[in-house]
Amino acid sequence: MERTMIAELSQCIDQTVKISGWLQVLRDQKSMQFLILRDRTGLVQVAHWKKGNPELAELISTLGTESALTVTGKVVENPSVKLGGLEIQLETLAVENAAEAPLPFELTGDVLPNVDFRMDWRYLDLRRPEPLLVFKVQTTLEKAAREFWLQNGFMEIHSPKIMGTPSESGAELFELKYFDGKAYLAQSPQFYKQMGMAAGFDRVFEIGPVFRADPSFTSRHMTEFTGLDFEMAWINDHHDVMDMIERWLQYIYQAVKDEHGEAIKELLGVDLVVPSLPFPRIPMLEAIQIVKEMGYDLPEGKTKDLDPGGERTIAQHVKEKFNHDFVFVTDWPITARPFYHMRKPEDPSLTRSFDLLANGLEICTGAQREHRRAMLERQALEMGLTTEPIAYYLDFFRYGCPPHGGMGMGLSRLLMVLLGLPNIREAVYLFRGPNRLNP
RNA sequence: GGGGGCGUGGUGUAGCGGCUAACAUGCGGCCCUGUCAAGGCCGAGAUCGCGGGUUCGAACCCCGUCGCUCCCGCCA
Repeated sequence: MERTMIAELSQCIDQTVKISGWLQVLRDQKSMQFLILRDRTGLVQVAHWKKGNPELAELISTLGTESALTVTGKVVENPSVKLGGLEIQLETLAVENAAEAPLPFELTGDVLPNVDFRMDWRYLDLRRPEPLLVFKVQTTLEKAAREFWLQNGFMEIHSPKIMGTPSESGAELFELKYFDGKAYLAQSPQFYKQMGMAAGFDRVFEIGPVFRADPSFTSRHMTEFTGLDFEMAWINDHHDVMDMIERWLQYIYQAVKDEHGEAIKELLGVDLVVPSLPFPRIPMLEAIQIVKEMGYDLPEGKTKDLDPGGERTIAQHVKEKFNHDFVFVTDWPITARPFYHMRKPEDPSLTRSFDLLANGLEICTGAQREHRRAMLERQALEMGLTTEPIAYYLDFFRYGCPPHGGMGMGLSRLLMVLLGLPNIREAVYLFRGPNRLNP
């Protein structure tokens, strides 16, 4: 017999079906047993008259919750059953894998253990409907992201994660042994995306792992995460990149809302709002003024960009003034940006760059890149870099590289914002941080 | 790297100088004509993170240490 998913049972009234899932609750009474079974699609009640099969009844009595079971039985309508008005009258039951009792924690309890404990037992934690929904949403999100990119002329690339030379600053790089020498884990596909521009691919994207050796202990940092990156050629300036991002995000939000809007509201209490276009864009200097006028004191030394408190303040301003959850903070000073961001021709102390804040959280950084080799080299030297380690990168710009720009976004940060999750650990399958390497 | 908060049965909490350390939930047993957040009764389960100190007396105060967590720095 084929397995039936629980969500489809209402179409199987009076049929005998096979259901596989986990025993969420067992109500073991004098004459009857009720088993609440859960699969990826929902819950169903299975009823068993003990008299009909005393041997089976005895077996059921020994079952621990969360045991993996396969049952067969007839689906019957029963209005008095609060769970969907139907139940399965048990015929056979196979214990595929009994669960030890007690469980490390109660999956359906009113209160949850702290995040760290749940990370130790992540596979049990993931059985709960909320985490399950997070990853259903992630799947839809990635599908929509790809769809949009493919519809808009982007090609998917997969760049190497093992690198021979530290790119960019090198400060947050994981070093590893590589045969007799050493190598580094990529902390961004940045240079390789840009190589795609030099290669004439026009538009590329990558969804892949990114490694940061940052000893950061916050609710929004990880040492390994999935980056959503794209790069596009023949642009006029960074506004072309922002135009693309906001259309792309709108498309993603719409897809997630269509597919999961109701479940998100029900389980997470979030009413997903598809963002309107265009997103507000505020130059950094203006943002600093606004934040000051709102009475927020930037910390000493923060005269050229915003700290997280400032970011939350500007987000609040945007929410009040434009009723928008997103804001691009643009035209960052060169001191706060890497050497490859293009400078503004009319003010070389500023860059053609932006960060995207979503509900005050930084989820994305982008810019037009400097594609003129001489200029790029000069900027690298100015920022105190030596050109030798980036020689390969600089070479990309020797034989006809078009003007281009792009962005990088953290997948889990986007999920956090989308679903209103308080901690990035809830938005990632398995968390990696300075003190977390297992499971 | 800097700072704050928290470590008490499996889990979540209460207790904050003088108790046999309390409650909820889970777990085990018994009872219950169909339960459905099931219910009722009984029971097991904690040397209060670890080490030192103060005190007649420490889960409680002090110091150290470890773990977790959040904020800042940095970033996605």
